[in-house]
Amino acid sequence: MKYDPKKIEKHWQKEWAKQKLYETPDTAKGKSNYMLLTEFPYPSGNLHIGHWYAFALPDIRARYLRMKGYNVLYPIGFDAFGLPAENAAIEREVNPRDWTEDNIKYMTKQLASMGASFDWSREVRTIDPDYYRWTQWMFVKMFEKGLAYRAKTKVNWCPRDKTVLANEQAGGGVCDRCGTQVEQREIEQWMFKITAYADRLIDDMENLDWPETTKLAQRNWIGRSEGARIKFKLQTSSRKPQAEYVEVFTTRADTLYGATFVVISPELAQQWIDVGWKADDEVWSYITTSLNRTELDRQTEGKEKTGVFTGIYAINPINDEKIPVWVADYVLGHYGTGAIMAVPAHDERDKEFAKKFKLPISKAALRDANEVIIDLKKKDAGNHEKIYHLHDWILSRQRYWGVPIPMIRCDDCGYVPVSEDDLPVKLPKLDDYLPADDGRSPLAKATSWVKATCPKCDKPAERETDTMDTFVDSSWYYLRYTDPNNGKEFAGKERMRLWMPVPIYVGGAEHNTMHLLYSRFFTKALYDLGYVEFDEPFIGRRNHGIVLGPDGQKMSKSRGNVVDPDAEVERYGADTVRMFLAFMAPYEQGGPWDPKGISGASRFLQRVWNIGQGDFKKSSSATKVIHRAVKNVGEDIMGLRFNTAVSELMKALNDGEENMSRENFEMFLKVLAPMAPHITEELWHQLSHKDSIHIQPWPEYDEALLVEKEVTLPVQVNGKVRDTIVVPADAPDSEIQERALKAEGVMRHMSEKKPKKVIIIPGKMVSIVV
RNA sequence: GCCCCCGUGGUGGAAUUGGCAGACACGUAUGCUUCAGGAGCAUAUGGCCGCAAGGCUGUACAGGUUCAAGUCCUGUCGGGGGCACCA
Repeated sequence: MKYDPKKIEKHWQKEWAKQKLYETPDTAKGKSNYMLLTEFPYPSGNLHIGHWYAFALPDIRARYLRMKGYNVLYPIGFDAFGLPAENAAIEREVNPRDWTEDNIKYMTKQLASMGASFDWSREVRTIDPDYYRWTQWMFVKMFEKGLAYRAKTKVNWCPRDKTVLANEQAGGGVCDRCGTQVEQREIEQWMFKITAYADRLIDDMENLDWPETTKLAQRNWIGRSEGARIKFKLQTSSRKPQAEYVEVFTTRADTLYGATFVVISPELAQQWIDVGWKADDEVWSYITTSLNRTELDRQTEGKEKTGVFTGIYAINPINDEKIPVWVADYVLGHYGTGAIMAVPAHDERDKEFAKKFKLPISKAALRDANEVIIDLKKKDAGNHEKIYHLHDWILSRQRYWGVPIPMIRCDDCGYVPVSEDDLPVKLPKLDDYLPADDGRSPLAKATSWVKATCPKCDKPAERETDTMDTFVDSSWYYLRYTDPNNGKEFAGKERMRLWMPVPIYVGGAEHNTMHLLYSRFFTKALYDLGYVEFDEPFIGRRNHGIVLGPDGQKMSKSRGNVVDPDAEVERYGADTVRMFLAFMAPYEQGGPWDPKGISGASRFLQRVWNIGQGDFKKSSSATKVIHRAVKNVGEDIMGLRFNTAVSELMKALNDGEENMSRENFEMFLKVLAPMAPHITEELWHQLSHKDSIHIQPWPEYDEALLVEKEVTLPVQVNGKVRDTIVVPADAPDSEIQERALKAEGVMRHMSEKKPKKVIIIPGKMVSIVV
């Protein structure tokens, strides 16, 4: 028979589906339960080679674990709400729902072509009302606990997508969906109080098996600083604000003696004006212009500092020195107290400012920070404090394609949550779902939907028309996988006990700060509310790399370097594509797709097929190399070292091909099965087996076979290898030394000299110093 | 500016964590095979010297520690990433 991947792959995919081979029972079966999680795709419309990298490779590990006796859940779903879908739909003039659902259908078909062992019976879609009912329910629970609240804030507004963006989604001042420069707007928004969890989000990472880079990214993002809050008394003057003190935050309380002036942010100055400060015209105009500038302006307009003296003086509590108070926009309103003590001797920015405005730069006499804080405490002028870069999570979006926020606004009662029985608040079907420029969600146009009665007082009221950020949807989907059809709870506790927390979560490094942080926050909030029994969702995390185009650049249509997985499957078969993706680079690194390189994987599988078609040998000389493969391939798969796992298989084939017994070959097939599930299943059945190779136990290797009876030891003379000797593995040092000194290459280089020292590292090498 | 990671053949990458650098593969060369090949097989393949045996050299660069360094330490250069007027 000829190897025809197209035929056998389709055949087995159908057969596995028919047998429900990968449907995972919710029982404690086998060694233990194990959910291998990968980020669920967004239904963009076409399976990308990146999807293969993200799903087909972890599938190798899922299959391996199953063969090792674990009850493995490898779930899949679609993160189907969101701006990209909506934008694409608008572009094509179709309804986002139709566009999304069509894409899901198509991608589901494509996903099947990978031969991945997903349990499709647990598919989760965030756009399904049975799913987002619980997204809404969680919002309500968090609202009730004060973890979701409404506040007016300066927000990132994308003028193109016409919606608010979280800080995380407006990195560098551009919308991460469409690349447009964001503007600052003051809007009342729904927020999640993620800052209340800042300390736990940092401290609880300690015991997680996550990449250090990810932990670091989260730590940086949360940005905890420990320091002191210090009160400077404002000196009496006719124009002083109502405030008696200005409070500053510093991480350098030890430099307090060197403070030569205080700088407040324009935002704080504004507040002072609000409480009756009569600033003069120059100050007034500085504040107004600064506040009208966007955050982006303030940050990108070079390092040239601007500012103006307020006319007010403050008293340094440590030495009663009288120092001037300035306003300057290099001090940020939203960080710390919105005011700083300037120590030009120790801070570059303060020095720059002092130089420009000819303020004194005294040499600071340093004192122990703790002592300073103790002193301040005595005077009631300051204490120890921690602050964070992290902001609360703005979750409202003025867009159509998302989960409606389940709140009702009543003129008398304010915002009241929709009662639990009335969930889900279904997203109404709208013909006109285009975003509006007035900052109101398209849902505002669904007038009959908007009308509601207040759950508290029964008076006519209005629904909230904003929808939720998609990151809310994806912050708890892993919980739903454990119990996807539960109509009474988001997931039953028993079910979660079986599968949670997730032992390993594989995904892209781009989620280091957002998705992973949000999911941890959700889990912790649910834990505090008593709905889950663990406060970290993902014990292990691994990032995978990115497959680049053959030119080494990120794949993109405009560059024309996109590798189409369907075309590769058509030409080589899914098994070959899987093998090559596994082989081409370390998984956590990724790299360029080499169109020629894939032929290596193709040749390998062809050779495997050929052995299956021939006669087996009686010889057992391949046994040793196969056993070595069993050991090494298993270990490599566990460590996600797929590239070296493939090379182990290739080595085993190279060494054992000529002398393969039937027994050896079957063992080899089992070890290859997780990577190339179709060809191995076909060959397995050609060997007259009736059940699937994928439910066979992973072979045991014989440790004794792997121990070499003889070892080849390199012998160094003065640090250079001059010869090798072959000795029994258990030879005593004396024998090794004797043999080493007699080796031809060694004698030649010792030229009659006596050895000064002979170092023998058992099983490794011999080193002779002359 | 601060923090983190990485520099190994023509290419992707191995290297049991301090113990024979270049496994495995791509590519290339030569030969065989085939009507043909974007096919298959065999051999070779870091560089330099040599017919060969063998020798020298070699993991960005310069030092250092060690019997032994791709691996550890110091400095330099180059590349990538994160945070960024964050007090």
